[in-house]
Amino acid sequence: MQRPATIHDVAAAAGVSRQTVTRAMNAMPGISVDTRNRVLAAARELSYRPSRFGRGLVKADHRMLGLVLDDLTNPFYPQLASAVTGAAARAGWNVVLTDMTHATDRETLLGDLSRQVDAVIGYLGLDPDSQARLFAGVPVVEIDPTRRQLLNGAVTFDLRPSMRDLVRHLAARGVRRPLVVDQAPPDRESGRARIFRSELDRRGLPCAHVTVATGSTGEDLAAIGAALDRHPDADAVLAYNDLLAFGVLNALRTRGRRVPEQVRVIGVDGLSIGDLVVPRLTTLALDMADVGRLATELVLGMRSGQIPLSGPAARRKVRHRLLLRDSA
Amino acid sequence: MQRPATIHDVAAAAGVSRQTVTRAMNAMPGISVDTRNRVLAAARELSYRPSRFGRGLVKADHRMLGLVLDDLTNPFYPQLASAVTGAAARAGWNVVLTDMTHATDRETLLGDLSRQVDAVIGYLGLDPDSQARLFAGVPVVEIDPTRRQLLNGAVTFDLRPSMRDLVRHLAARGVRRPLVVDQAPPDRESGRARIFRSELDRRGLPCAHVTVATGSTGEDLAAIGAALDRHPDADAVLAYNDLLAFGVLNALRTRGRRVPEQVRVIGVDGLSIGDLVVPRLTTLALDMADVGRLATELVLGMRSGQIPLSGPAARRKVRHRLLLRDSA
DNA sequence: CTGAAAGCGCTTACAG
DNA sequence: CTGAAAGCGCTTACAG
Repeated sequence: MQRPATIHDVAAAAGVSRQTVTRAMNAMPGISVDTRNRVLAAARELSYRPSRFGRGLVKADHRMLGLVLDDLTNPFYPQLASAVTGAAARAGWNVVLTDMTHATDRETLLGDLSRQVDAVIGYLGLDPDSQARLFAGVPVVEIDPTRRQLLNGAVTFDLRPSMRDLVRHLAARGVRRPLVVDQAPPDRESGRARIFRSELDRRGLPCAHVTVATGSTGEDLAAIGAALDRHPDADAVLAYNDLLAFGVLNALRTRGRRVPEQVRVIGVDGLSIGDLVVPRLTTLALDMADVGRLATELVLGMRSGQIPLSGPAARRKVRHRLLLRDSA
Repeated sequence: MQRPATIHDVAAAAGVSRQTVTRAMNAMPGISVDTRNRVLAAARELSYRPSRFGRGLVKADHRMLGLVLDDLTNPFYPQLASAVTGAAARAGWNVVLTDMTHATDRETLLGDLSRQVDAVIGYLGLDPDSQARLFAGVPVVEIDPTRRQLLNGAVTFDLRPSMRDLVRHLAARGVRRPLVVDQAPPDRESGRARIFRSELDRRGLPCAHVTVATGSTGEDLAAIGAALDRHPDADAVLAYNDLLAFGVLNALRTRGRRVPEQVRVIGVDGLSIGDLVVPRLTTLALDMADVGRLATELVLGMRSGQIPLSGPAARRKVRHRLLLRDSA
């Protein structure tokens, strides 16, 4: 591949100076129609595209947003990506997508990203020291960070109000023996599951708890099936997220148990595909368009100096809400 | 937001020259440990990050890949995005994601993208003139382009062999009245549906054909339901893609028709979520990891000059294959 | 081990 | 309407 044409080549070919080329390429005033056409013709002839580096060095408004996600095969993340790219595009920003799923070296990958972008949104999953070092001076908005102490901006999720609504709903339907199907390291409990349990307890509904490792679909299904067999009298299953809830629906179907008549099933996320399965999945839904929009506004505000890079002013909260469909 | 620190500021703060800062920042040899530490300390103090523009102007290896997708809420596209970002990351490339779903002005958006990246993969959907103009000199690999004449590189899909396998399978199961649920403009037929029909015809299995507009999930479901009601004797439904097939499963369930005993249902794509629904979806599956890897290798090879920017050497073909699960 | 000089490809004043 | 000069922030030879 030969050396790309530069502004110098175009100027020479058109017989003009370099800044006349600039004027023609950027549709600036103060250039005759003839000259402009001649320059544009030369540019086309040479397949000239202005270098983003030359331009970036001299123009101030850089608009490259890094988006760090965990696993694009869980539809939750694409829905977030869709919302963020949409909001970013409306502001004239481009989005660099980084999927950390198969990253062997999180630090190196994110360090590399931090050099390519002007602001960052997403799930970083770094220890505080690394994060401070890699992203010093870069506006960062974390999505639903697990860490208590926030270094940066954040959009946090509030599951509890919707969970309260759900417990009320389940109690009214006569649920007595809820089972939580959690996603967490072995013998641990996720923050989500803790909220499930505390709200169920408040209503006098103690729950059983099982943990499913995130492995392949097949392994997850087997683990869910085994859990259901150990708790045959469960009359409601609260899943860590919609994807696991689909697995629960699947396992219940295989066992001939009717949903919602015999067992009620509830997920978390509000994936749009939950509307396509039968029975349609009842879920604690997040408005992902909202999350993406808030995160983008926040990080762009931080970038432009209207919002501080950390502290309460750099935080937004989004509530889940109970989306009653058919499964509960 | 104050002016970011430059290499000059760090040099002044550390009391060294600019290229000593370069040596320290880039872990180059020929610098004493003391000096390096002093420089790094000054850099940290000033939150210094080297400008990607300054560096890009002087270094040759730019690694920014544009990925143009249609609709991230169809899981097909995230699976492709996951494969491409994975392959790109292994080669040290970053990926700029552009979702064209809500783009009002395709040309402007893609023109902007073309200035930000060094190579492009995806669904461009431009007329040949615009494409040639906007992407002159940029390596481009289109995914499954509808156009006959290819301007650039391409990864094309070959549905026919798998369709042949499917027809054989359906015929052996006694299917007599297949129905194609297509996705296309009103009164049109998609390329996919044409292949369905021609392969069914070859086996003496004429099919009915209905078109479903891509609207909301609700509208799609209603249209599918209406189509099924107009063709109550259909004993197999071939859907344009997996997402529509999920809708078909849903509509059949609502109507109390058993799958696969009374009606067989087949999708196209091979989405992993097809393994989670009941019955698990039989589908003409694409190995998306393969597609993403081939497209990335192709476009990076074009970029490095080892593969021409167009012509037969810039094309790869990926076959669907029949993935028999439970629905057919 | 360290630094002075040159140059990457652009755009921004400024001068004519 | 057009061009000569300066400079953006970095790295690459090259010289000491």
